[in-house]
Amino acid sequence: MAPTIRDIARVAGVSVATASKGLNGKGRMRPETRERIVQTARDLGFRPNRNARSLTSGRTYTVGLLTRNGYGRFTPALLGGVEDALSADTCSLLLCDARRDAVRERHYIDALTARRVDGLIVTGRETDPAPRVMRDLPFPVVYAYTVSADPADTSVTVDDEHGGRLAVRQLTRYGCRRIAHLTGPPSYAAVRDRVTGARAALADEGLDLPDSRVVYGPFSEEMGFTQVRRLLEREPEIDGIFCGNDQIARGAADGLAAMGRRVPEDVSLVGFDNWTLLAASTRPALASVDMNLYRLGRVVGETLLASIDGTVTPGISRLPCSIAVRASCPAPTGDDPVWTSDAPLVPDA
Amino acid sequence: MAPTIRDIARVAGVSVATASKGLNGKGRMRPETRERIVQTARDLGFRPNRNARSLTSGRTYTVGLLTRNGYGRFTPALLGGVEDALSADTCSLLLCDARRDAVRERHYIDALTARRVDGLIVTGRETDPAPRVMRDLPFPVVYAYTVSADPADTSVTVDDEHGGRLAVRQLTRYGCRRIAHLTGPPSYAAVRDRVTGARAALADEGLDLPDSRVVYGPFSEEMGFTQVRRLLEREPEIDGIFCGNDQIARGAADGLAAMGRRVPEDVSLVGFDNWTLLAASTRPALASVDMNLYRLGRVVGETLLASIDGTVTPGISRLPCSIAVRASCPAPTGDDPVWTSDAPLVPDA
DNA sequence: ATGAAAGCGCTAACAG
DNA sequence: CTGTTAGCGCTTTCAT
Repeated sequence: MAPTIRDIARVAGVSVATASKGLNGKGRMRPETRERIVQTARDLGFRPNRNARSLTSGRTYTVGLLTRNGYGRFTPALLGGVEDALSADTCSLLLCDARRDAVRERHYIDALTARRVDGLIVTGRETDPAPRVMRDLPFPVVYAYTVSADPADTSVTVDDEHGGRLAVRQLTRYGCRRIAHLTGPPSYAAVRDRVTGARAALADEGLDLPDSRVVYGPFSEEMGFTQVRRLLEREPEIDGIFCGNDQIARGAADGLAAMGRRVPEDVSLVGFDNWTLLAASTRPALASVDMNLYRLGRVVGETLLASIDGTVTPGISRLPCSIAVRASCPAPTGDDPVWTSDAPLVPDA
Repeated sequence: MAPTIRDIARVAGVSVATASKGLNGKGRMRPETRERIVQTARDLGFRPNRNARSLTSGRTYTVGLLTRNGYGRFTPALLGGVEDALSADTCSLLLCDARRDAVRERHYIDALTARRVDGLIVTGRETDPAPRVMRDLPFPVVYAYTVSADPADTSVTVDDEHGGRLAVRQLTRYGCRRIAHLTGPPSYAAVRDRVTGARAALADEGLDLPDSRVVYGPFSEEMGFTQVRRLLEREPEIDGIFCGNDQIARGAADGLAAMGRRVPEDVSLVGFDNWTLLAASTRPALASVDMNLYRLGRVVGETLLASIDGTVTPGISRLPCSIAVRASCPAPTGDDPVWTSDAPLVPDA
């Protein structure tokens, strides 16, 4: 049986109240008394029961992380950031995966409520506005990556438009003038936002992205491989392709190689996600936009802590991307730093 | 303020004791009384405080999941299985990432102890015996994927030897007789075990795997790409390659294509990990050994629950692998089921 | 069938 | 400086 504060008090020869104060550095007492208490606790291997403590304090120093549709490739980085932010306040993370099931989600919300979590982070694979998790929850909620359809909620996500801009800027900086875009299904907000960003960056240069040069399809290598060929047969003058994710980019790179086109000399390539495992192994290695998910996680954690302290910031905030420059679209001078942006980096999964 | 059981009692016009019994379906009382209590609780949106409850019950229905070196590609599937197993007992998961830091690990262990978790799962990226997390913890511990160096502990991991056997059996079944092995650093127990399994399966067929046909290197595409060429230049008669993971296999597939060798007609290929995103996108798609991590997670969860109930099973248990058959080494008849083994499947990250 | 009382481990207000 | 007392939300004897 684990020792309780009563055991400490008894062994140290003080009252429970004094033991409590002694252990928490509160109140005033003779240094030797405090020392004796602390020493006794150490001797007995005393670990104060946080659940008992939270009964009086009202705070559990626990936050829930509810993922709506499984742990994806994005989860680890995000999780790392969240954990680091929360550890500043020694909060622990309670994990739940709703698996696209409203009943299960409801069940988890109840469980987290019963555990009296101090706050909740809701995450999902898409940036599209999603139904709010529940109204009138007894703790603050922050949406991460996914955003709540209710503008009164707090959401932190990626600025996909900025990401699209960065990708195109890298291509034009290298000298591309006739740029195309191979990307995922337009049903995704992220896909549409990246297109918007790409067009904006091209407009800055007096260029454009006609519909004929935007190809939507599944987010897969297969798509990149087959569509790059069709695209170049149709418009052979294309000299740069912005791909909606690294899988498409990889497929495109392989497709171009199969067609005998050189990357980046004939056609330059920029991907999205900076999924190192894939991007760095592509021949040539893929330049790719990075969503800085670790930093997103940190910001989400900090935002939640602020909300718990009463400082709520409703609305959607969108964090900028950065770009990892690699051989598929190198920096023009050849000696630019690989990373633009000072966002903290963490290795891939 | 969230309603307490006292509020329920007052509104329902009963004592707290009766309210408690009524809500928990315990004791005997008039059905109408119970109904009134339950209804009141519903009306007030009452959520019993589990922390308070665990004060008396001694159980928190919470288990810790400590990962020693970050969330990797293997984490999501494992996590899913653990969560499913634990949900049978409505346990929640408290997440901690020690990041290869002993101090941080110690810190998390303390935090979990203070939270009075019912049990702990320790996981890591390697199957090599690792130092036990701490002695005399006040709750049971199960090691998942990683195994404890102390045989008195409970560890559940993958049977890499079996995986190696499966891979080779698939190659020989397709007709390969001169088999090579491109794999990761021999410092990994998993790498050595797979070699052992491969040799055993070959011996069954009266074949062997001379040292000259085993190439160790980093677990990367680059390694597969370059080493497959060197290997075939040295031993052109090789007709099947077992690769230590899917990245190596993918590199090898690309390398073979670059050399003008057909897969699987000239050289067949089997990978390891069955990382669908990579394996299914390779041209041709990669046959690959699957470690059934979701199932590993389930077994780990069930084992922990059993330990919490007092049924401990010390030692290392190794779960068999299965194999996903794809075009790089198809089934001989062409119409075999893609999956051997009835292990539950979950989609990739 | 119901309720009063004690107690889980800890903190805090107030006395002494 | 230290101890007594009350109470956090809930469960559990044990009376009534």
